[in-house]
Amino acid sequence: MPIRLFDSLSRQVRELSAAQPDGVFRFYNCGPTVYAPAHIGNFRTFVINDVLRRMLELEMGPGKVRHVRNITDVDDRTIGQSRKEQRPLGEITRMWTGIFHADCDALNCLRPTAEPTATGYIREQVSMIEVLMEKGNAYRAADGSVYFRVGSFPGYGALSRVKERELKVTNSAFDADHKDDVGDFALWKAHKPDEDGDVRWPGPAGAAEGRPGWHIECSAMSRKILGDTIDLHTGGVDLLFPHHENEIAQSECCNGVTLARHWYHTEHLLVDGTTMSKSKGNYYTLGDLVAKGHSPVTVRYALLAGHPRKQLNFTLDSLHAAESALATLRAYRAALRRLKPASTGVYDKVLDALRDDLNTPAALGALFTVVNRGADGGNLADFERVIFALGLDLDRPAGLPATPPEVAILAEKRWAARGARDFAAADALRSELAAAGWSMLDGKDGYKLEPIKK
RNA sequence: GGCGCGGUAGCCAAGUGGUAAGGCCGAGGUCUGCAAAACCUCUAUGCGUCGGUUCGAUUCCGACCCGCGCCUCCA
Repeated sequence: MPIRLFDSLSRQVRELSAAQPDGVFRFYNCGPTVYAPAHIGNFRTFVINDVLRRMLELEMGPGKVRHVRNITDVDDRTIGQSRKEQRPLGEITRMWTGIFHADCDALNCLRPTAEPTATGYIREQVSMIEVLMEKGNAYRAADGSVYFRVGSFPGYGALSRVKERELKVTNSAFDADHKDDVGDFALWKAHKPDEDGDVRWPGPAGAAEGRPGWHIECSAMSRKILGDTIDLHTGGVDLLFPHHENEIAQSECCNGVTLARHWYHTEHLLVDGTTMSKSKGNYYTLGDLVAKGHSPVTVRYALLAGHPRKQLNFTLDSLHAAESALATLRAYRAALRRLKPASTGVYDKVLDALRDDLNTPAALGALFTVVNRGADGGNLADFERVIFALGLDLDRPAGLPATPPEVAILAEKRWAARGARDFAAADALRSELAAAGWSMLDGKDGYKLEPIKK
């Protein structure tokens, strides 16, 4: 059964396939801008794309998937952050790239096969802009910037249906720039000393020194690493317009062929029913959630609990649900390990759900339907395969914070009291531990301490 | 204003023209000094409202109500 996925351009669910004779699937996923920690909404997209990557590998073989995810390391926000902190741009972006990687690893996302940076591909971007200028799709503005002339590309708007909408244009952006038409967008931005500091590169022939516009990096890197036509291009819904629309325009005008055979966009994560924003106090990073005592696997599970093409309302409560569900899966696996494998194919519906437009909630539902039948009908190898596809690392320690010494002392005292069958003292100590925010789980040969979740 | 998405049990969330997966919570039970864990059982005559099509609609069509997102550098 092939993998079927909704295609944002044709607006229907279509089979995924590799077009090139080498059978390699070429997959480009728009990555993060590295100027601050990514938030869990960003990670919804990366986690979903990771499940997709895993499914593709299971289906086509690990060597048959080329997965590119870029790092945007030069744009208004990265430069802004660098100036705010009075530190070199590269230092800022390197730091946040490192943190992004750590978060991805914690969430058990496989590393992409290539992770190009915008600053690493300036030459490719410049030469692409030069081609567009030669072909008449781009023009130099008065200040030395280069803009893409949207009117020169008849296909503009096919992805986002931008032609059918009336742009609610304030004209502020238009007035501030030097472009011929409001719809035109920057390919190259002339250097502005008061805003850009020392961030600048030699521009395309005939243009000023400066830096690339946002959209061109993906076009250039995708082309350089994967070729003129790729099999799949993905990102969050917010990238549909203008980012992906503009990428199509640039790439197709430059290369003369279709940019991507398939487009896929994940919907937004909402928190407490609305968009995340720092002012609303509902803005979470992975680190925020870990600090509240939740493990990254739990977060990953919660991010998989909703259909990727539907807005998912994330709440702290959903993490508690996820944690309980994961505990059941861990117990089930432990039971499977003690049993002889039974029939194979019992989890097929889980993978089928994932093949069917990446329906992660249906997959989880199908998983638990099997789990609820009991471990003695299960098959460990098959179960592990399904867990791999979902990327749920059931072994990963919960990342518990270190036990404070005073808590450890209380626990030791209680364990001793319990051993001496002084249950009154043991219960009193349990209360003290609870007051300190810790719960003590008695086992046969020892105990475990866990912070009580906030 | 334009474009798009959604409203399913206390919460989260799949799904189908033929009578509602699953998770959490809750209740009961087994086990256990207590607690927890684990395991077992139970929990929507109902799928925003009103019409229509149909033998039959939560699922198709229409209207309406409500919520959310995007509309130029936000995954």
